Amino acid sequence: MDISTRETTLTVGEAAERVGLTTYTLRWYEQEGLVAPVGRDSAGRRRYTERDVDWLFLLTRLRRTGMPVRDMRRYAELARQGDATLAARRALFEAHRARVLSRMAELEEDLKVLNYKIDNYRRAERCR
Amino acid sequence: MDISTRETTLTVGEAAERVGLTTYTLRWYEQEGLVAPVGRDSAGRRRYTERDVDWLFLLTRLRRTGMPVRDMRRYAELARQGDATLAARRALFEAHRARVLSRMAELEEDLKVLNYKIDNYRRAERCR
DNA sequence: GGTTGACTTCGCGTGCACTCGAACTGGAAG
DNA sequence: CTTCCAGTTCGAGTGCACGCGAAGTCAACC
Repeated sequence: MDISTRETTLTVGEAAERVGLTTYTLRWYEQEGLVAPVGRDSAGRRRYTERDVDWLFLLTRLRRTGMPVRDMRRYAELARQGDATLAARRALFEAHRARVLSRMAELEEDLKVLNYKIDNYRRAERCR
Repeated sequence: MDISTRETTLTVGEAAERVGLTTYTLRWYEQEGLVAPVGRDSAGRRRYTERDVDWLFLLTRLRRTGMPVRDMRRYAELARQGDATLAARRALFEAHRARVLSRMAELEEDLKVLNYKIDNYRRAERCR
């Protein structure tokens, strides 16, 4: 934006590698409104700032914890509306955290089943 | 099988409710080879034994921990081959357990990001 | 100044795991 | 006997999250 705040910007390819997504996905995220329109250079190519990359990184964490793209879009819309939506965004994160926590509890339970089965197989293998 | 071991069997609907899947899914699992062909009554309707239900329950745990249906099928095939595949089945479970554990570690990390963001929102809300 | 390679948009294709509609059947209740 | 419900098979449809091919553009390097 400002010439004084000019930072090192990344191309789609570079940004993709940094955040562990493909260039396809990065463009698609933008198209889907998960990412505000990314700045372009004189040739119309995307230039990702550090802030853009940070945002993308956050998105990958939300995605990885199972947040649907639909909800990520909702979150992005809130974020674009500025400070007035801070509480709403916090609520969104808290609700999501609750889901993640119960997902983790589920996994702990499932892990017990796996361990139980493995033990059983061990025993059964010995008794042949 | 044997008249003496006749147990209470369940219909698809009942079995579906017991394991938390739909009747559609139960039939589809059978068709996909995740479940050995289920016994039928005189009218050709499926009758699920306790063993069938136990197996389905295990499948739901595998599924919930992120095992692809493809791998579940592979596991089912091994199970149908009897005791000769005990070691292979254990190996399959151990590999899967490793994936689940790293998934859980991932979630722990992601949870930290969520907590961090929530804290930040709290602070930002106070400073308005 | 030509070649290379990474970018652009557009829209269709893919993989996974179900999900459902259609047409039919059979057993149980009133 | 009729009504009704839960079951049957078959194949087609859905939702999600991308993935990719085509056709074109542009900057950089030899």
